[in-house]
Amino acid sequence: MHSQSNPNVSVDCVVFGFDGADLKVLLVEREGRDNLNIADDTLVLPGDLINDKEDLAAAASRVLQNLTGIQKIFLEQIGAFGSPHRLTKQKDRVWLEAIRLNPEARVITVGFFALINIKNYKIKPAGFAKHVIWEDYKSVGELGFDHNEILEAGIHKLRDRLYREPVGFELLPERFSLHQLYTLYNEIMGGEIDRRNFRRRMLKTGFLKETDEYQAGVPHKPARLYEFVREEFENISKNNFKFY
Amino acid sequence: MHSQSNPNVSVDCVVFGFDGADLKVLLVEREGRDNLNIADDTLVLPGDLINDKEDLAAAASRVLQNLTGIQKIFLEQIGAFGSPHRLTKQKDRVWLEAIRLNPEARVITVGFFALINIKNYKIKPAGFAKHVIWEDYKSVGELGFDHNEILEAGIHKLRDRLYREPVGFELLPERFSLHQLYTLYNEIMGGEIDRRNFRRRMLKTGFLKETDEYQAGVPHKPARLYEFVREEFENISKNNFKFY
DNA sequence: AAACTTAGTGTAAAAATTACACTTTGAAAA
DNA sequence: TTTTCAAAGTGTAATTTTTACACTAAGTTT
Repeated sequence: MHSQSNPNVSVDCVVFGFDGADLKVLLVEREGRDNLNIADDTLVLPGDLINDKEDLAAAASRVLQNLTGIQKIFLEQIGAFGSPHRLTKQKDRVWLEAIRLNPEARVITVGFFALINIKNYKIKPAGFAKHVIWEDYKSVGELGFDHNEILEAGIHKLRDRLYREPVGFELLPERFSLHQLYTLYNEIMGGEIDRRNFRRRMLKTGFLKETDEYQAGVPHKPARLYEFVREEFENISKNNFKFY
Repeated sequence: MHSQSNPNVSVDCVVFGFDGADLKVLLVEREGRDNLNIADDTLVLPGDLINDKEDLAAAASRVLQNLTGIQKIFLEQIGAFGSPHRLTKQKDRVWLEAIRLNPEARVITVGFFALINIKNYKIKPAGFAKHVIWEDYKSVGELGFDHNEILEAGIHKLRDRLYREPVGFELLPERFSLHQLYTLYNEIMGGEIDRRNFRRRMLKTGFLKETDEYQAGVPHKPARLYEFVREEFENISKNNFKFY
């Protein structure tokens, strides 16, 4: 299993999901995942050593496919994390010694972030996935290794991207209401976006196509659903375009 | 020399400099640097394998100190570059086999970018430095390895930062004219910034302190010199401040 | 029929951005 | 010493963008 893996380089994935209300992060229960015979209730980001002939993004992709069964998802690099002390917490040492061929090896990790529409892609209970949970971003506690640092860098990158690219659409169903889009943006930005201004700005971009479909089964006035017009975006975004 | 280096992880540095007119990049002549007994006229970014207990940024810092003698410089990570094919060009293979203990090793590299005021810090001719050149950014040709890709990522990161942080000041002398600042920004952005509007906006930020000093020895009206007020910036930039 | 919940809508004031051209000043050349 | 050259320095009006803000509409549940 580890036969062709490179002992010095790993990838870790910050997978954001959205359930319509809260921003979530995919975490793994280290003990269950690795069948440890030691007590370890630590949560970590999904990750693995890279294989020797494997591209970094491909490794991240593999990890996520093992977790979720999804092949093509939005993936972007956060950066490399290489403090010589990133694996020296006591609990992490115990885990390394239980699981790694070469527990002393210096490991630098490359972080990626991904966006998943929680409702579209049910996590398939295979491999890792038995021990996977969606944690509310705001409630994430202390993770193993340096994974809190990677997560922080991930949310920053996500906010950054949100200003320039319509990444938010990855987190929504194909057809969505402006309220859903608003909630998502507001949640990610952790802020107080004005609802009316948000609506106007989004509609003005021209990337939202209104459909004739409306919400159904909601106990209030049903909202019109919209679609994202990808081609339209790609035309305009060639030059210094600011999305939001 | 290579005794404690990690065979799988390197750093490479995109060092930008400014001479008052053009944006420059620091490149190394691979042949001269490494005393090869093979013909190799390839230019590369300065870089090296990391040492086993060395932080990534520290490794980049070490490389730059060897090159320039400068200790504390602005350094920021660009990201990790890890294509399995990044070292497979023929010329690069020859070099690897001449120089590396383990030329077959998979190497992922972490890019950093740095900013240097060319006139303040004369490159000291030590170590690498004998074979270092400042190349005009616009004239950079094909570099070794995947270094063109790293350079491109570096300029993007620099432009990105320029919008949010006063990184530009790192490239100028302590006291500078608004024309110098304008030229620098215009050069980095590769664009057509309006001179009068630029001046107004910069002055309005409050980070420029006018001094009583003027340019000397120029064959035209001498410009007033300004200083950057770092504390002022750090106070204001706490929240979502957009610098330019 | 009343109450509840979210959908959906407009405006006015303030701020920011853009486009644009002439005068000033000192050094160098004539 | 006068002229010329090169960059310094300066202001305004029009347009666009941003912000703050509150009520009516529509469908569901009670």
